[in-house]
Amino acid sequence: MLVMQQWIKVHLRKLEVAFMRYPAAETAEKHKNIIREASRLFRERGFSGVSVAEIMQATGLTHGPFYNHFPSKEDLMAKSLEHGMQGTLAGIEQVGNSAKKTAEYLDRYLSTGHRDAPGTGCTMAALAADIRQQSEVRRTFTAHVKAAIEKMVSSFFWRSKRSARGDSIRVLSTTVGALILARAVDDEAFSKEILREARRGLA
Amino acid sequence: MLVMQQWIKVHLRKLEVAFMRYPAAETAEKHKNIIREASRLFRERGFSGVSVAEIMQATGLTHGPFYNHFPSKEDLMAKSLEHGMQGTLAGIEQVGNSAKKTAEYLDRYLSTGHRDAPGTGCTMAALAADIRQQSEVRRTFTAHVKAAIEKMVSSFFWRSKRSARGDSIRVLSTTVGALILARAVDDEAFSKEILREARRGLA
DNA sequence: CGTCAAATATGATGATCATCATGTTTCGAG
DNA sequence: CTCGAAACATGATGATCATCATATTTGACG
Repeated sequence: MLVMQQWIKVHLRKLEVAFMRYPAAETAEKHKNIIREASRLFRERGFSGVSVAEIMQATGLTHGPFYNHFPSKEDLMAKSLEHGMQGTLAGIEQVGNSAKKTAEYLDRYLSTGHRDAPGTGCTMAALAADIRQQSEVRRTFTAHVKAAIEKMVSSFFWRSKRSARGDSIRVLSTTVGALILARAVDDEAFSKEILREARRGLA
Repeated sequence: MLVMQQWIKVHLRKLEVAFMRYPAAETAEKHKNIIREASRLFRERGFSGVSVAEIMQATGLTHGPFYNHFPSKEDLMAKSLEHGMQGTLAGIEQVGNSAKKTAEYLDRYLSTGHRDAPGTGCTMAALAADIRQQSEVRRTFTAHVKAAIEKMVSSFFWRSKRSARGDSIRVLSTTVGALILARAVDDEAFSKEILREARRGLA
């Protein structure tokens, strides 16, 4: 019995902790940094606009160790989406049913500041159009859009509870669409007009 | 004087008609086909998702003559946007202030048919997020989004003329955002829900 | 304190791609 | 009917990129 326990213990350690002779804490930190930088760069320039080597360089490493951290670029894309959406979901949660905070959230979302900082902004607006084929990336994205809608339903201020889900979908569609258009457009006044008018149509 | 006129005539012919020893009509037709196929493929897979060679092959040519028709891929991107937007603008124009036709237009825009046929659908929804850097592409896109808004103001049915421009911007933001999200998402029921709820929020 | 697997760096490799080079075909103008 | 420039095809070229190969470094464990 003791022998059995010992055997299990050893093999679990192998599977879970996965022995890291470099300082485990620092390695985990680097791993997170890669995801963080990837998430920022992908949001700024799209999945195909950023190379693996560039992401690694942004975290202070060379391209070599990438495949010690992730099995493929696509896997990193999924993990980056995950990371970016965590921020968005946390932001929605903080609204906490307050009418004032809901209005402030929408003001911020449709601000020129958000428009000009896609790297730290909404992942859905930045990358929704980059999701094209069937893949882990698409599954991850879908799950998080659903989660965002559900969190909006429960955390935003809504006049009627009955229509909150439909309203959430409409607010998300409008804000994502307006932000994408405002970013695409080359005319500052027109871009601001899009943000302003979209904002005016919301609660 | 006669000499002068002759000189001008010859040079104008060089500049405008640009001498084509292959049948001029057929060459012009091929030129248009390249733009048509590019417009379709770009909308389906994004600018970076389609190669010049693939576009040429789709029109029944090899990659060679591409640079007899266009100076660069980026130039073709701009011309493709132009082409795609012509269709969108023509569609908006046909609405002609009728409430019924406005509703039908929105039904069609937010249909699963449109969602599943990006290659022949709205250029803004398909490519807005692909417009990133400063370029001819971005200028072209901006001009056509402005034109779309203006045509919506004058051709859609609006309750109040005073708010028509703001309403147009809101409708465009909502429909573009909903279509992008409905396309990105991996769950048919959820995707349909996005289209349905976005539609419900519009006139 | 020596061992060894994971982490790192440098440097391939093979694919894809935009663009260019070169030779061939076409047909209206002279 | 010949000539030549534009349109075409085939086939470089050089860049970029994801991924792999190899050798070196690291430090927790025995």
